[in-house]
Amino acid sequence: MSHPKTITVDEAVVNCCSPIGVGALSELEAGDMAQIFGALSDPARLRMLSLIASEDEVCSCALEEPLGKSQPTISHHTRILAEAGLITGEKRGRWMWWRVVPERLKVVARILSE
Amino acid sequence: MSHPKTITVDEAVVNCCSPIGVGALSELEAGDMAQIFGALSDPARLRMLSLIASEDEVCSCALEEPLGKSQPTISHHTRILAEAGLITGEKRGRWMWWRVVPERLKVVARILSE
DNA sequence: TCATACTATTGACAACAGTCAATGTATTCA
DNA sequence: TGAATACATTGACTGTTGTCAATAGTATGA
Repeated sequence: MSHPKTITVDEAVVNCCSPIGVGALSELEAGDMAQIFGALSDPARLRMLSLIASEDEVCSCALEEPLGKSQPTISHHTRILAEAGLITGEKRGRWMWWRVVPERLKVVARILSE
Repeated sequence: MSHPKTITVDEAVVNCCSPIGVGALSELEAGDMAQIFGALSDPARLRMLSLIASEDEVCSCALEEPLGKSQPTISHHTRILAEAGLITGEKRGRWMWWRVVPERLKVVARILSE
């Protein structure tokens, strides 16, 4: 989960989500948060995320076998994690390389730890 | 989200869930985590949780109106949050009183912040 | 005991999500 | 240019989920 390269993180990725224990959530904010947690609510995606987080960078092609899912399914899941801002991908040559966005994980952790 | 009363928390609630960035998750662990995140993946439940977390204790009857959902739907959602270990309920008289389980929220936060 | 009030359960339905085979797109290399 | 490779998209199918009306359960108070 270390991060040698400096990558720019979209502001919206970090400027998000007030903690849960301080006043009622707006419907809008609740919807945004629900999208993030929804991305984390599938076992395959959680294992995928943990695989990516354990390396510095992981190729899509390296996920198929350990997860035991078809290529389209892998593609589907990476997309959902990416749309939630939890991972980010870069295409280099034929390969798609994924890495986690630690800032985003911290945002989510902060939601819950007050 | 403060907690005047001492409540005993089931061990399994706290002894759970290794961080995401350290080695691949087992299928079993991924399933457990997915259940928790699944409970957090609905806007109504997130607003519900934030309402409960903002008070010390909240009656089921006090959730219907702010969430704009029917009584059976409220009951459905409290059950899912409770099964995920995120809230705990106590029946007193005719009323069901809910409070958050801060230890559980911290567990989830720890999954992501390592 | 009867009526009232709060919650849980059941059943039904529409919307959504996970999965894969088939196909399309883009990149590399001969 | 053509073949091979990695990934994305589409379409179809199945299973799950959010929702509520209707009903059942349980506690209170007259």
